[in-house]
Amino acid sequence: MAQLVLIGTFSAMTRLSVKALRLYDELDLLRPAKVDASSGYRYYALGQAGKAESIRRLRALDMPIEEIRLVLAASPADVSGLLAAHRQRLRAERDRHDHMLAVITRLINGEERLMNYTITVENLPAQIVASVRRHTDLAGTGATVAEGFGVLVGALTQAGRHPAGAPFLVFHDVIDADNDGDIEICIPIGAPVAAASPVQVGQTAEVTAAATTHQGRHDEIAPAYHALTTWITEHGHEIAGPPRETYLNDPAVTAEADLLTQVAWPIR
Amino acid sequence: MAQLVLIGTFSAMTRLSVKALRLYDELDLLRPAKVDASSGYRYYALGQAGKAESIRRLRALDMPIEEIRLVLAASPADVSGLLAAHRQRLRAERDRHDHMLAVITRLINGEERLMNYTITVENLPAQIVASVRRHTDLAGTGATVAEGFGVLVGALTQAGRHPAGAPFLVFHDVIDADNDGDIEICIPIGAPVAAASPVQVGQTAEVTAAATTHQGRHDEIAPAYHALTTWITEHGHEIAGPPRETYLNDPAVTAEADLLTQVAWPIR
DNA sequence: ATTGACTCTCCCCTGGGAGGAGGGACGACG
DNA sequence: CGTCGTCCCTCCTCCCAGGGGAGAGTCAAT
Repeated sequence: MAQLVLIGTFSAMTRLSVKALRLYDELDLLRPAKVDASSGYRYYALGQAGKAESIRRLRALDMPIEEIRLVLAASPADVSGLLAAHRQRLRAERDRHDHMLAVITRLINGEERLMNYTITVENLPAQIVASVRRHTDLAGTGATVAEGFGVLVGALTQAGRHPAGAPFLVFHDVIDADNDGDIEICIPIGAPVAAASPVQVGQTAEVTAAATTHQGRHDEIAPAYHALTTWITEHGHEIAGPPRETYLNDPAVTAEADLLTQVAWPIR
Repeated sequence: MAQLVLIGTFSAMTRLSVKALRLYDELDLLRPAKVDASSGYRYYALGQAGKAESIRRLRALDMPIEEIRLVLAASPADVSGLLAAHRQRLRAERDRHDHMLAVITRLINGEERLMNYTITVENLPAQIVASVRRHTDLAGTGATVAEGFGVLVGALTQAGRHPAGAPFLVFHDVIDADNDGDIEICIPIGAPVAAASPVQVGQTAEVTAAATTHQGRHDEIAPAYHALTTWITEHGHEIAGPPRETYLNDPAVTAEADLLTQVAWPIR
């Protein structure tokens, strides 16, 4: 008959903790060869060490216990399929860590900032702009803006003119999940040209504004607005007009994480 | 006064779940600007969105809440140190996943096996061997074997002879954590040479043995022995002598995971 | 008989929430 | 003023693979 050993000895042999062995017993993953009915002592057969070793190695690969159960019960041909499925998860986890490492390294190097909406008071000069005005809801903003810029760029091209500064949006209404409203899509031009509907040409007034720059995806810009409104009320200013967003780099050629958007809110 | 919003609105703004926001309140990581005393409703100020955003981004980097608390309280100069410490952990996790991926890939490719101690009956031929005998305990086995091989190789070199087969150990006693005992370190040689104490020269008898091959680090070899003894008793054989381990490749030039050790136990 | 080393079961704890039960609060509508 | 739907509250359990420890029983040696 195969030799029987107590749980402590079996634990030393297999390098599975006593706690783990008791858990595997309870979960029916590795039952002792014999359990004394009166004392409850678990007795393991030496021949079970091989299975225990397999369990230990699969756990070292972070394989869940339920899957280890399948692997141990599967035919050798099916095992590699199960292992391949687990490998997919391990790959996903490693890739996730690679991505997190890239992000945290950018944070450490100061290429990306964590929270600092540094708020400055800017003097926005008068500008001559070509613009179109659109009505949109929050979800449609991206498409609307893209369409509007297309119209503007087409008109400027036809007029043989080039932008004289970074394009910007003016938010005439508050647009959020519940409210739609008007936005004005603007491109500065150096000198006036004739308006050609729907493109309008006008001159913005010189204004003083509280401004901050948001780095990253545009749909994460909300905190920048909240920082601005908080700053404005805390510093005793008053809002003097609709806010504008200026696109400091080109979304078409810039990685999402590197996008820079200045948010400026006219104050008094 | 800053505008106040309910938890659901703040959740939508910050993309932190309501559950998470309530947890952060309880943990004193992000308290609402105001809590209604009678209803218990949480009211958040819009200006808190920036801090919430920071928390969300740090959690996306798997940073523990307690460390996020430190980061938010730290001066900008100290933040990068905290981030660097976390980066170290992320690196360690990624490296661990890389290692697990390497192991599971070897398993899938069949370069390493999970459990299969295939047990065969081998006929071990008579061999002329040079050997030294040593007494050791379990912990000292590695050093003792290395020393013994050194002595043997030195003697063979001096005699102008080369090994005629893979070196092996004979375990004359059971050596485990509680018992020390005798081992014999052997190198086959093609033809007899004069013994020169402590090196002995002799001829092993031809024997039939149950054998299996263990792949991997030597300190994980225990299951191979257990598999052998189980097989021997289950197949009605009897042990007919001390077991031997034959080193099928050279530990000096082989990666630990690729080491091959044949364990053979004479049977009747 | 006593000691000391094991072993048993049972319970609580981990981290960061998710899911849900049961009940109060709020605003819009009729 | 009642009602409905939606939101919010607290409190409970669950996840995963065990770790830590309390209190009591068991085994072998002295």
